[in-house]
Amino acid sequence: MTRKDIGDLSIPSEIADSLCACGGLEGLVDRLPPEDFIEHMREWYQACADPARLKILSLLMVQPLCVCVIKAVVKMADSKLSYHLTILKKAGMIEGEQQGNYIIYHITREARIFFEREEKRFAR
Amino acid sequence: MTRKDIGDLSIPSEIADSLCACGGLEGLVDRLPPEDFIEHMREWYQACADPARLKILSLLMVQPLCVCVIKAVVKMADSKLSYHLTILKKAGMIEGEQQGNYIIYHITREARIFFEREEKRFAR
DNA sequence: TAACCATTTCAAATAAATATAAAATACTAT
DNA sequence: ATAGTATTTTATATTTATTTGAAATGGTTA
Repeated sequence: MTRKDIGDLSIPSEIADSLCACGGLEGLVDRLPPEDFIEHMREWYQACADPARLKILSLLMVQPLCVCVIKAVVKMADSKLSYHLTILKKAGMIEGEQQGNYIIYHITREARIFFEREEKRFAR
Repeated sequence: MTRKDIGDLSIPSEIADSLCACGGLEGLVDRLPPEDFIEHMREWYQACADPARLKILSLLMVQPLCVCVIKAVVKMADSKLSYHLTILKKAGMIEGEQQGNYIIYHITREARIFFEREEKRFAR
């Protein structure tokens, strides 16, 4: 029989051995990122997890744009676009500045760095 | 009045000028990533956009683990865990191999590279 | 001030993701 | 075969995210 017990848990010895080497179950638990860390990541990826928002971001990678131009390109209702812009803003991926009647959005430094890498990664 | 018209669209001249420099509205449209590309990204980020899945991934960054060990650490019902594992598998972030009674999951190379970068990025 | 344009907000409807519990599958050992 | 353990699948309920259209806001121009 090829298993070991850790607490009341039976697991394959292959796993058990290396588990012990890194502190057992408790070692693993300790490695879990803290909740606020996890929540921060979750919000970021969630913001990326929508086709409309990915399109908006890819446009803002080119240059800052006002809402009406984004709208002309992605072709969606004002309120829908605004909803997605809000999500990207809350996630810290874009920022908007009012200029007269218009609001001009630009991608944040953090998001630009992220997507420069990601565009390469997915370009295969 | 500080705006230019592109088609039937009125936009701030600051935007309009640089827009023309990159091919106008059509230039922007052309830069939009193709749909399958977008869908691929969406699925990846969606897989990351859940606290349970982020925890599972962070455990698998340490070492390959069987389902029962993951379950012992993240403390969730079998079927729920299995649901999340399936999503990660479909997104190409983990793979599982049956070993006797157990299935041992490991993170894929692609996901490992991604999260090594991401852990650093969020660690601030 | 009034009229106007760009954008956002709100509430309600719809759609998608996740949770839950029961039943099914896959493998092992007896 | 039978029984046992680990894991997945399925159907349904619940929660969360997105869409929609109408109304509100902020700024501009007449």
